[in-house]
Amino acid sequence: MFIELDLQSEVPIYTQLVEQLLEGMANGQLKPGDPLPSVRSLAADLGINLHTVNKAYQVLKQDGFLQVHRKQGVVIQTGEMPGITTEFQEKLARQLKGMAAEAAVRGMQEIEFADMCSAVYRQIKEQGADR
Amino acid sequence: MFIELDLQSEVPIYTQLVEQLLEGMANGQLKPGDPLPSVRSLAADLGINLHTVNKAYQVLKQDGFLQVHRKQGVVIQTGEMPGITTEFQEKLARQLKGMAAEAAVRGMQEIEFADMCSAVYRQIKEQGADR
Amino acid sequence: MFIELDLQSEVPIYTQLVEQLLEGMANGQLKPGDPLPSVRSLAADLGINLHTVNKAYQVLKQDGFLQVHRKQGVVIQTGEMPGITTEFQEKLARQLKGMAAEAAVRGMQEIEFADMCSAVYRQIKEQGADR
Amino acid sequence: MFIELDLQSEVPIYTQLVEQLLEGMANGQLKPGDPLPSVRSLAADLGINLHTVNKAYQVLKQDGFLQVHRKQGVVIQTGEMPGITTEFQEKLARQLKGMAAEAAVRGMQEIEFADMCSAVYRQIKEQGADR
DNA sequence: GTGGTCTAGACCACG
DNA sequence: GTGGTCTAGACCACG
Repeated sequence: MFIELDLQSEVPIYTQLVEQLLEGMANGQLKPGDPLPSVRSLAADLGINLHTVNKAYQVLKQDGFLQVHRKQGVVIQTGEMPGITTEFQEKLARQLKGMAAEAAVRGMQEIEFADMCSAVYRQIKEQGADR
Repeated sequence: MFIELDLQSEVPIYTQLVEQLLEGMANGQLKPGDPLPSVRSLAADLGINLHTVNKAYQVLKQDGFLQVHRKQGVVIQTGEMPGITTEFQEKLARQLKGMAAEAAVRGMQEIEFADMCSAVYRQIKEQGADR
Repeated sequence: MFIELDLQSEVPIYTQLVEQLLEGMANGQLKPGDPLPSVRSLAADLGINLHTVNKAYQVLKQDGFLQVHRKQGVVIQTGEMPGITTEFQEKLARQLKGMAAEAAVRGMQEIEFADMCSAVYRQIKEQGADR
Repeated sequence: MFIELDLQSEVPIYTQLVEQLLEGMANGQLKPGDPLPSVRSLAADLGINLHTVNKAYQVLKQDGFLQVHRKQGVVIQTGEMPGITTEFQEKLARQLKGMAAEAAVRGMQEIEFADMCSAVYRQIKEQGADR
């Protein structure tokens, strides 16, 4: 699985990592039980700080996407994956709001906005189809 | 126009302000040429520092949503509003990506995701319909 | 003589006025002894504050481009026009510096920069030729 | 690299900083990828507030001359430097206009004006030649 | 340690 | 009165 970080981005590196791991889970490259590299090795591979990788793992573990096995190390959640909680929907709505507002002001119609959202979703799902 | 800030939020105050002003423009409560309160008075109203208001205004000015008129102070852009630039589309796609990925992993289907995006968009537009 | 002000510009209105009056003198639309409108009437014409017009006139008078006659009001300098003083050259060099630096960083060659300067100069002179 | 500020000047300190950093880039003292001092250390060195330094950096970042790297701090743009955009040409023409007008009124000929522009440009470039 | 954000307070040019 | 600039000081997320 490719992980690409933009060190110039204003998005924190650990957030970029979280998002890309979620994308991997979304498109099937990462399946329940799949092991993730150790904090140390991933940090070395990506050329970033240990703490940064650790923080990303912690965030994902906190939300229930990862679990830490004594022996196998960090693996993708084998039990029940987190579902569409109210909390998540609220977070989603909150984040979408700002984007929808700017889109609307810029003249993007509702259907265009929805299409773009669909397209982005589909793209993520399909990234893994050919691998 | 109501502006509601969450001072405890991890979202910077000036960003919240930017978003709410954009919502106002999206739903018609703020129209081209409409004057905005001075940084001082808005800051006083909201109970925040004038620099924070100023930063929000600067961001919106920078992107072309506001203009600073030497006689009328800060007003909503009277000329051409910023359109759907490539730059904007890229920013939108980038931001949607992380959200779409988490939504997918949590089991939200493409259509549900798109519907949610539509709903948020519509809600913003309709907020202003009855005023 | 046309005077066009940009109230959205970050350049102070009085400065814009000063510059346009200087352009008028440069291209011959305003000749030594020519009367300028009274502060009051010019302010009314341009829809700006009395103080603003007054400040522009003061600046030009201060530098010797205008003189104030008891009877005829404000007129273009009939005596010796200010020349190329060391002070002026220093001001010019100081202002050119920032522009030349940015031009150079953006890849504009010396000759292109000089050509652009020439072109602007010529354009000012020629504006008045056909009137 | 020497940075000299005139705290008495009517030119804002952050503008002076911007111009001198651009000069450094123009004459080769600052090359792509070169790190800049942190806002704190430069502010301390120059005896000014860190916000003032920050503003200068923000302006240069906004225009694409600097980038903020999450690991290496602020560095000179490593990608493509901003080119001679229409926007820049317009800004340049606008600023030159006022200076050319006054120069013309003071009796400076077109060629003298262009020579002066050339000289200033050359001087900036050559400042770095011997280092 | 670094940039980003926020506050409080001040002065000034402009109009 | 208004925005622009500047200072001093503080906290925080990030790495």
